[in-house]
Amino acid sequence: MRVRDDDLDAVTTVEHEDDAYLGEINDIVGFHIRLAHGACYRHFTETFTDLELTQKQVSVMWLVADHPGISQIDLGQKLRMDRATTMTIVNRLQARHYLRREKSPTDGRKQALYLEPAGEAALAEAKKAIREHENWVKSRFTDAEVKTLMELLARIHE
Amino acid sequence: MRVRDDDLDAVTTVEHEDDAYLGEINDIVGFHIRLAHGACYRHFTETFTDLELTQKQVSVMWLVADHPGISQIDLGQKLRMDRATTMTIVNRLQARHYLRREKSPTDGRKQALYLEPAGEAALAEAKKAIREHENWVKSRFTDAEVKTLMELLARIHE
DNA sequence: CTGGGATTGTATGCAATACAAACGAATAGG
DNA sequence: CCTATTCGTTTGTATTGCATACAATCCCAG
Repeated sequence: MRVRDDDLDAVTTVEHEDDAYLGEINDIVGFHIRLAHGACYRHFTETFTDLELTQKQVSVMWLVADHPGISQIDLGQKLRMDRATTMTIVNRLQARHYLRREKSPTDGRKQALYLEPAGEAALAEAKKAIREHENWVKSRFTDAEVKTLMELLARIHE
Repeated sequence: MRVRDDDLDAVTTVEHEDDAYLGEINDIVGFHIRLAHGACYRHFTETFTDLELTQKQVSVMWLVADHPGISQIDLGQKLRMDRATTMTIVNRLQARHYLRREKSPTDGRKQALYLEPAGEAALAEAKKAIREHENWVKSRFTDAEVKTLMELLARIHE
């Protein structure tokens, strides 16, 4: 939102700050969503290097903990992932003995997912790290702004 | 933010809407950023199937157009990508003759990037599609809300 | 002017995510 | 009972991201 005069001589060795002049692309909402997501993703990754968990993996464990016996398809719908993507994530978590699959007693096509003890422990650790990560995000906002931001974002993903 | 009673019997065949009860994870800001980004990304991809361009590719072409002769490192800094990632994207665009590399006259280490005619044409098409995509995003907000959202998001990515 | 350190581009490899297409097993509905 | 649909699975492909290593170039101290 600021005017700079280096439009035509960007080829020269002008020092750019981090938020240097970007051009009209700066007015695109999707552009800011992508950058914000990237910043969040990077900080999340740093916070979770010790736990070796990704956002998706934590989300899946969290949802399985809140919905024991959930099927992969329901999991995927809640997190907006297709079946194949859900598979690979569940596979990884199962390989690490963080959760297990059982045949659903009510529908033979479905798998019922449950956290294993190791998964419960990992999720507990993850929630601590999440709290830290959330504080990092929220540190730049008032409570009212956080509320506003979540409402606006929710409107995008329905 | 609504209470549902299927916490304990999610294993039964309960119909879930898209925004079905998620649990406490629903209060995590990062979670909503990720979902909103995913929704944006999917709509973007649909809008751009004909052009065969990704968000990153469009962003790179757009910035090169606004900053002719920009180096890869400056490009990467503006879009928060590391050198290797920037490389692969520039490689792909160069292979499609959308942009070209020239040695920078002022710094022998740098490449100066310029759009090729095919790239100008593709970018012009892309901007039309972006407009459509932006309308999709903005359709659920007032102008004031859009402004608020962008300001809040900008605070996250600095 | 020269040598060492920093920067830039390049190349390679690995991991995570995303989606499409296909298949088999199981279910649901007429 | 037959057919269409759903769910899980497998396979393949593409994009993105990061780490590492290397060569060329630049910059600065001495």
